[in-house]
Amino acid sequence: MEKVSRKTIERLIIYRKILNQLKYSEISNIYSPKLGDLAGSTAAQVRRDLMTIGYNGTPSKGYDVGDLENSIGEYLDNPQGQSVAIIGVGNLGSSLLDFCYWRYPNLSKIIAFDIDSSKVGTEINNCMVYHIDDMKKILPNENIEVAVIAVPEKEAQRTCDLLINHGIKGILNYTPVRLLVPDNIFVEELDMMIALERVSYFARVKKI
Amino acid sequence: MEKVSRKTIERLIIYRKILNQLKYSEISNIYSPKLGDLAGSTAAQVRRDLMTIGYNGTPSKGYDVGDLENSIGEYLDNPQGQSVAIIGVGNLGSSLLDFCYWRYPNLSKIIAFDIDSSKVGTEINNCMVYHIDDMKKILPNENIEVAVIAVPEKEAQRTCDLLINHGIKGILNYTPVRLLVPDNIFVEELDMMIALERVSYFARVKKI
DNA sequence: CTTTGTGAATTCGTTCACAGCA
DNA sequence: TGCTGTGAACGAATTCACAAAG
Repeated sequence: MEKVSRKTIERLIIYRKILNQLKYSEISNIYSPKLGDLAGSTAAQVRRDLMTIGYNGTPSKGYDVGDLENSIGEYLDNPQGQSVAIIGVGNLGSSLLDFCYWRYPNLSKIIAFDIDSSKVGTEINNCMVYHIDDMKKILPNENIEVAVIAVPEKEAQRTCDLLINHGIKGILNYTPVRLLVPDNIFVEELDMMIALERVSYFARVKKI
Repeated sequence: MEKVSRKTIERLIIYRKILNQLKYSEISNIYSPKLGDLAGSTAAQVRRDLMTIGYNGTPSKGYDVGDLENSIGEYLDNPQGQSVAIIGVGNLGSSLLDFCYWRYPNLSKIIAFDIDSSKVGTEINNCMVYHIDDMKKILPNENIEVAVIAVPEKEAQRTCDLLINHGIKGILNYTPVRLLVPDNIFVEELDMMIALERVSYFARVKKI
């Protein structure tokens, strides 16, 4: 991969989702000002982003919804698909599983893990729940390189270390713990209370 | 408020949390390289950020943990405190309530709303659960200007409109719906599946 | 006309590098 | 020494503005 900025990638993911929704609304083409608007961005930004992945529209028709969705997919997605492990099926893990009915083209398979024997062996929204001790076997078998940590705070770092031992390369961390990882591992921190503090500030100080 | 960038504010929130944890570890002072490290940032960035809020350390002692925590608080927090409403006590809303036992200095009071009569009237982690129809009374009464939307997708926009009618200024949106709001309202989108897609990409393409 | 694609200009954010200090 | 505070340099990201196209 060459020289596409992180910000651009993040926006492409959003564009794709919007295009996917537009497709189901039978909308076949869209102009940059409208797409920018829907994505919380600007027309110029949209055109710039699409330029970096080499996608071309036309002045008369703008961008073809389905075609652009596919092109972004080709750019972003692992052609082999990407399975994901969700560690911890408490409230948080369960709510994530609730969203999985949405068809996300890239996320081919989602597998859950927990230690609670009343959950292990059950199926939630088509996702099997396995015991954490089975990660060792299942993660490499299914070629899973992405995991969500939704375990209690105290288990966070230990779970993280375990995941990395079993070949995980990217982690979505919902616990309030800042994980220590080697720097070839990608971690996205999603501390819910920190997010609340952000909103609390910006709600008050409207000038961003 | 003058000229502090959004990025700086976001980092200050993280610094504060780290300082709070250090305080409980009986650590009384810290240098910028260490704080930068813990916050996933750099020494220069930390010094620059603290400069913008006018906080001063000393070359010999670095920054005083407790004092800096307080100064960041004075800068970020609403002196009147900030109450928060959580709309929807399903899996997602419940997991948020699970995190509330953490003492966050700014978030003085958290109130939950749902339509499920089996939940209304109960108390979860010290948060009362009210019926959504009571928002009209309670939101202005408690001076709540920040809300979390954790309702089913189909209710998201309607809930959002309702909140804005009742004086909400900032919204944390966990649903996959992109909310339409007037531009004096601050919205933070926290679509979990989008977050997963990001990690999925960056886990594979390590070069950020 | 209104749109795209894009070089150029601009704004924004980060890092450098060093004087001054304990 | 090893730190802080900060002007200056740098680099990244966004926006401008316009030629080309239907």
